[in-house]
Amino acid sequence: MSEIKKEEEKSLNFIEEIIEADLASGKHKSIITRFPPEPNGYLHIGHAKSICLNFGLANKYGGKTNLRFDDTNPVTEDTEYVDSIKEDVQWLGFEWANEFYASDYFDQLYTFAVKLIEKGLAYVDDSTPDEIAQQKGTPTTPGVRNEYAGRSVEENLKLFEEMRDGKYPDGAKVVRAKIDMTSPNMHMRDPIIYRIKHAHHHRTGDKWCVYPMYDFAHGQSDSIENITHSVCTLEFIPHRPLYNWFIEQLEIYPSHQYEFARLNLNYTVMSKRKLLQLVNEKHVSGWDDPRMPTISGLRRRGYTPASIRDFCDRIGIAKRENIIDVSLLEFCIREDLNKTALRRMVVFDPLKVTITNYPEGEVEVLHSENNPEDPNGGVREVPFTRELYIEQEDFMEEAPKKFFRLAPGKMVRLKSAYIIQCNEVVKDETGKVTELKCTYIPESKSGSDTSGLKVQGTLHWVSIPHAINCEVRLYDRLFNAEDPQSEEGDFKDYINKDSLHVIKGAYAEPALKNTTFDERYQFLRKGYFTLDKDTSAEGMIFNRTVTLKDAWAKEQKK
RNA sequence: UGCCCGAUAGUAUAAUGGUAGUACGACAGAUUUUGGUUCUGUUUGUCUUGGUUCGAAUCCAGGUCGGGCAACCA
Repeated sequence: MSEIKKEEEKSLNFIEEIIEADLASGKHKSIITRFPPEPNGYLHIGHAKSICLNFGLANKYGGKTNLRFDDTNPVTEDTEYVDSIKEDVQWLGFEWANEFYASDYFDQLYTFAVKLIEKGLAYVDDSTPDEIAQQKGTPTTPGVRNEYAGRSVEENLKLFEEMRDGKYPDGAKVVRAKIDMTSPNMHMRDPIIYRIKHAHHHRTGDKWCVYPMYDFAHGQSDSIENITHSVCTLEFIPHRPLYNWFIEQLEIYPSHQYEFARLNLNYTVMSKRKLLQLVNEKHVSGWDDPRMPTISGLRRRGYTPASIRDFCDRIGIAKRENIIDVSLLEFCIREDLNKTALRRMVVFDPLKVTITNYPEGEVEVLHSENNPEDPNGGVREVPFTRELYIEQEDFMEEAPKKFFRLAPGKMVRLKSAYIIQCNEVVKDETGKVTELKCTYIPESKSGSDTSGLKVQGTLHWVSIPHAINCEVRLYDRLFNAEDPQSEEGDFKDYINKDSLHVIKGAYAEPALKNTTFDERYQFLRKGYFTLDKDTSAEGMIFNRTVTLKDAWAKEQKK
């Protein structure tokens, strides 16, 4: 009940308003949307916004969503991308009603072009690309029509057929819609609708050597599928008159296009072209590098589908350009993982601690909760011994007042174990601290503490004889600039050289021995982690999904 | 200098002619066997100038600023 109320109270975005009005007026009985990626790259978080929007709309209003590959350009497209896109959409948690391809409609599209020619609304043009660009004019000066526009219907029909039959080389001829060379909208100045490409298509093979342009495929594909609300990004606004013109002239189902602002995230780039460059030039290890804003990168990093959906829900849908703060994405994943991740202890930068009053060779099995946020989460066993590792950074010889950790003479609690006191600092010749000699307070055992002592800090630790050596990979933002592409020079000049920090000598508590790829962990006081696919028999490798909020780091900056 | 979009706290996003609200962030405090979580509080906003109106973030006009448009890409 309260759930329904909450739903009602949440305000609608402008597309939902349009849909509700269309449903209320009877313009549509139900809705159909589509997600139309071009299979020429991997999906990124910006696509996730579009996916969540399109599928979310259909879910909310009881409609359906098609997955349609916009594969009209065989030279850049590949089945590798088709497969990755399908995997990513499914992983995000969405099911498409139909899997379609623009290439499914090539025959129909060809017929549409013929119809336009027959109506005297399209012609074959032999001009070179340069000439066409010349004649097109500029946004402030009108274009001019050339002599080819005067060809007869019969001649155009014959030429188009010959183009289709492979009589001409690439670029020799194009088909253009005859609209208005003086239109203030450049897209209406006799746009090219078909071009010759003797290229192998990932689905239709060598059947075609003429391929429709985006503008001549997208709207018609929407129409063929009876898409009621065709949602795309802002840069297609000037295409809308053309979208409508084709539908009107072809007298087919009137789909309508609506535009929203694409997602931008700060400290990253979000164009397939730039992401491809990062991959090709080896600035990252691949499309699924955990630093990439791709769906596959986020997945490998440890982001959950729910957290990404939540993020897309929170950023909203509007028409103004925006740059979302990554801190919101991080908030979403922390919120999800805090409730579900298993707590474990891992020391990244070990400092040996010897408990001088603890018997040599003794092993005490302690228990620690798997997740304090989950009352049913249970506990795990943690062995305690005389020799332990703690974090180097958790000890300071000369500690400031606000340092709540270990220092000579000071006491801290070891999580789920005992309170210890530091009695002696052991150093090597260079003065580096190599070991701490401490004593433990036997009455301070976690869960049955009768010591009456109050300490300010609690540290994570591992028993040296039980510690598992592992590798952890810490990630930071890929770029130093908030908006790398708007900065002076090349966006790659702003790559963060320290975006990857590998620690090979980390030590994990033994409960981590049974780690699986689906499990998410919180390494206490360190952040959220998940197993990386590079893990092998040689050892476990963990990716840091996101840090914990760190009030101490903030304090230090002051 | 043509056409098209847009402008509400630091960042996003509501308010659909009637009290400018929410989230994230930031800051302060409480709780805490994670300097996590949780809780409480604080801070900051309608681009501008006119007009319509009892009343304007909202409607109208002018301006300013930002973005997009001249691929045989999508």
